[in-house]
Amino acid sequence: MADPVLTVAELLRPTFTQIAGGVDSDPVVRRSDRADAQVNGSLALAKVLGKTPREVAQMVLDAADLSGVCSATEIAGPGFINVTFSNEFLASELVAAAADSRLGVRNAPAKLKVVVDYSAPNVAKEMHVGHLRSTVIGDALVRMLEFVGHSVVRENHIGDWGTPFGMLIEHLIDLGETEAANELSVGDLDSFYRQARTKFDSNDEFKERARARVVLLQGGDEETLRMWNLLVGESTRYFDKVYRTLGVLLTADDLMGESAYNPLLAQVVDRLRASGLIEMSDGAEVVFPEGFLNRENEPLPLIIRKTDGGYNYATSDLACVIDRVERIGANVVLYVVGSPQAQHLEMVAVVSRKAGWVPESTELTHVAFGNVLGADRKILKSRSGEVVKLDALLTESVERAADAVKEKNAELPAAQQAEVARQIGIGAVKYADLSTDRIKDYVFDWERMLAFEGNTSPYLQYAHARICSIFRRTGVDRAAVRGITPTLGHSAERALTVRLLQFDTAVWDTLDKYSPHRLCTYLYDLASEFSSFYEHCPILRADSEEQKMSRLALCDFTARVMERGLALLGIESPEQM
RNA sequence: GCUCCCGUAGCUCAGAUGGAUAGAGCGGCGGACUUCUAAUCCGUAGGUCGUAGGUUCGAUUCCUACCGGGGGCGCCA
Repeated sequence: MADPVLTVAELLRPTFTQIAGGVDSDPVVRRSDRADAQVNGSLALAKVLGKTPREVAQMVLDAADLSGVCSATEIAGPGFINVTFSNEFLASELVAAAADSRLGVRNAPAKLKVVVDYSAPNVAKEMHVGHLRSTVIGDALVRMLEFVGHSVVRENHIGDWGTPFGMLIEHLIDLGETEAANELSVGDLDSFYRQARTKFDSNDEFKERARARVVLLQGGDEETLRMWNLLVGESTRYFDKVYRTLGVLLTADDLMGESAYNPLLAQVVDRLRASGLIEMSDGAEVVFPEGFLNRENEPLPLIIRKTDGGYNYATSDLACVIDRVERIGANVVLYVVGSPQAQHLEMVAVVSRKAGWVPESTELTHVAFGNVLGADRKILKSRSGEVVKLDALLTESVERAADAVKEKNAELPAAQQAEVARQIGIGAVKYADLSTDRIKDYVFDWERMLAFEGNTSPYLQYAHARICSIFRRTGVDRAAVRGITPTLGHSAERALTVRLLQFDTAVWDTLDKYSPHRLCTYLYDLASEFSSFYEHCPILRADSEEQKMSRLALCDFTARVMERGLALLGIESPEQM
């Protein structure tokens, strides 16, 4: 429990409960800009007790023992209690956190099996900024969930099945396998797909072949499956290249495409039928979950089996639920999928629960996100009006970062410049995506995301790099300052310490809502606090050796929190920039 | 038509389970570089929190209605 706000809340809860006559009563301790924290609970209690809030606040202060934690308390305004943490307490908490490999972040109360479904590009289609969001947000959540001790299963639900594969395979045949493989391996996925699509739309003979090919594919024809595998293989090799560039945890082992659920599809229908949930509607087998209506205000079905006997994405998503709950044993399933899928995923959740496949205690959550917009506030497009390819975007970001590095720090060796540019360029793209509330659309802007000021990853990375620079100059070993109890003489030292102790709260707040932007906001506040400290508190030329070591201890812990925090977001921390 | 999400400073965004004068960054204005990296810091101006009601001791936050923007609404995923 590194966060002093939580410590105060823990200390005061029994007091409030006692004053409330044994009814559990929240002291409502919050951060405050008038003190270190404010206790608001007296206001709510006052009415119940028939006393004024200030009287209740006084009762609390009389009954509670905050010595050792707070150096001052004061009743203010209508009945708030403002508390000031004691410097000794803050310093000792910091030492404790510095001795902790988890930097004060609490472990999860119970180790859960968490499935995170993210990225999900389509075979033979280009990865674009839409996949960027899913990939980056999902990856950050995976890292945080693992950090607090959960067992995480990554699943990349790639689109590797369905009717388009008829035309894609026929196009592969027309083109010749070698030529097709060449085209796909260089990442020219979209043009391959477009060519197939064009033929499909304009050529009846091709369309017929494509349809026949789908039947062969679904029937398990060996030669067809071989060609399908070729397509999937080339695409996933390309995806992997992008993942390596992006620096995410996803690997080939995490691939769980739609095709993987084929064997379960018939079972989905059977089990739903056995539960009596299946109804026939316009020739299709459907389930009507309660509360969903169509345009005509009639019940809206989830179609499990189409009129032609084929399955669709609802079927495979239901199969996913079965697989994740029954085979994997998931306690939590996170769908990091764009918000347009909200209703569909809700229907899948309702149906699978109604079918009794999902225990009450198992959480199914749609981690939804908005679009990436261009300057015109419309979905981001390239100059030529096409969707922006992800790998082109990453390349451009690294190039832009390289220009900046060259300008700012030309004396760095070229190889190191390139490495730092990569770390900054990739970090900037990720941070721009993670730092705003995921549910909203965000405006993509090169200038802003690569700026070295404001709420950007370069600014955070810079704070970290500065600390590394200080240690390089002093020659003091980082590990050597970890046991030092800092003296918090300057207000900037104190403010930095308070912020450092909130890392735990920041991580848990982030996980509570699956909102990485909360961790971003925290790290930005930390970087600002550090920059201010750096400006006002000389380290190498401190007044005394003791003060220097004290400040180095603050620097070390700041760098560790910054590096760890950025790592939880999937962002690297260069030591020089 | 039904339904979900969004609407905070000129711009881009934060505002935890409702709490005291609504916060940053950019841009504007004014300061600080023989310096531990100024890739920074300090100060200042700028908002009837979409509108109108309601609940509450207290509402940017909760409820209702409306306005504006976007998404979804049966065999594509």
